This record gives sequence, structure tokens and C-alpha cells, in this order.
Amino acid sequence: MSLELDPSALVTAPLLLGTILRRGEVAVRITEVEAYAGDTDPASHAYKGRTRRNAVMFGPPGRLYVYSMHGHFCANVICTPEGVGGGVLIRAGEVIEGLEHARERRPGVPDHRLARGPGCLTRALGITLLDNGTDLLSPEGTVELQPHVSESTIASGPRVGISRAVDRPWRFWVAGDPSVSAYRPARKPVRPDPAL
DNA sequence: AAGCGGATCTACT
DNA sequence: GTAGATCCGCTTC
Repeated sequence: MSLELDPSALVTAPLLLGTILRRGEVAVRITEVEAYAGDTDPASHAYKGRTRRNAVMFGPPGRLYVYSMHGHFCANVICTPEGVGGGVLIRAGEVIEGLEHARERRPGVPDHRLARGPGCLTRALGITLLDNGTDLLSPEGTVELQPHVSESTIASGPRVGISRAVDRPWRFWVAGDPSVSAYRPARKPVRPDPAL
């Protein structure tokens, strides 16, 4: 079974549900993702073009884009061709290997919440900016993305915490899974979607 | 050189 | 359910 990354983030996002993200001893079964396109998506880091921070989004597909915000890290799988921005934010997952390590990194947190939320997931896995740009499809990389059984009970809805293009249902999750994070609207007033 | 605003999380009521 | 902490990248002066 091979892992196919479609050049469209919108297509790839649901395909990543059920796949395995591994860093060292800890592995997570992905249960929640969000698609971020490039110059057509005002909510995407790639919308305004390439900068130092988002450079990996414009690099070759199959790499991990890590950025920091609010004192946390968030991880994205890049699937767009070289020169084109876009990727899939990994929002949540179920820790299926290395539970001891994940619990150590998130003391006092119940197991189903160890990787619930993008910042929690990177913490449980130990992902930091040092992993930015690593090749997910190579054993040489610090983080690996591995194929697994596909999920059949997929739900979708609006993305979490953004203030632009809020109406696009580009968030996908495994229906009913306890590791899926709660929906949250942006706290700031939203801006209109130019595509509508 | 400085200010602003998030693809967030946790604690507390 | 809400408020505060928090910190770095990007825009603007």
C-alpha cells in the first residue's frame, strides 16, 4: 500500500485521515485535518506569497511544514508541487505507539486528549521547528508519514480559529472519534471571502 | 524599531 | 463558556 499525495490540498486532506504520523518512539493515527490552499485561500499562510517562514509550503511535496504561534507548534503535510503553496494542517490524532513518551510530554492529560488539537499533537510527538522541512516519505527524515487503512466515516465542516474564508468546509475528521478537537470560531471579527 | 494579530491552550467560573 | 497567557512573523513607521 503506497501513500499518494494529490497536488490539491483539498483532495489530500481527507486521504490523510487514518494514516500514521511517526516521530521517534511515538506514532499517531491521524483523526482530524484541515486543507489550506495557496493563492486562492485567504486563510492560508501561502496566500500572500513566499516568505522565510512559509518557504517549505512552496517546496517539493511530501515535506513537513512546521510553524510556531501562541507559543505552540503546528504541523502541515505539504502536497502541492514545487513553486505552489498549500498543505494540510494535522489537527489531531490518536496516540497508538509510544504512549509512555507522549504521557511524559503532556503530564496529567487523559490519553484521548494527548494529541487533540494541533499544538497538543506536535507536543505529544515532540515535533519542533527543528523538524521543519523534513522529508515525510523518507526513512532519513525525523518525522515519517506512513500509509494505513483508510477511514470510512469521514465528516467535514468549517475550519477552526480562522477569521478569513470561514465558510469553506475544509476541515475533515473521523466521525465520532474522541481524539477530534472541539470546533471553535475565530475570536476576532471575520473578513469576507473574496471567492464568494 | 515597534506594534499587531493570529491555523492555540489551559484554567477557571 | 470565557478570559488570559504567550511569542514570533509580518507590516508599518
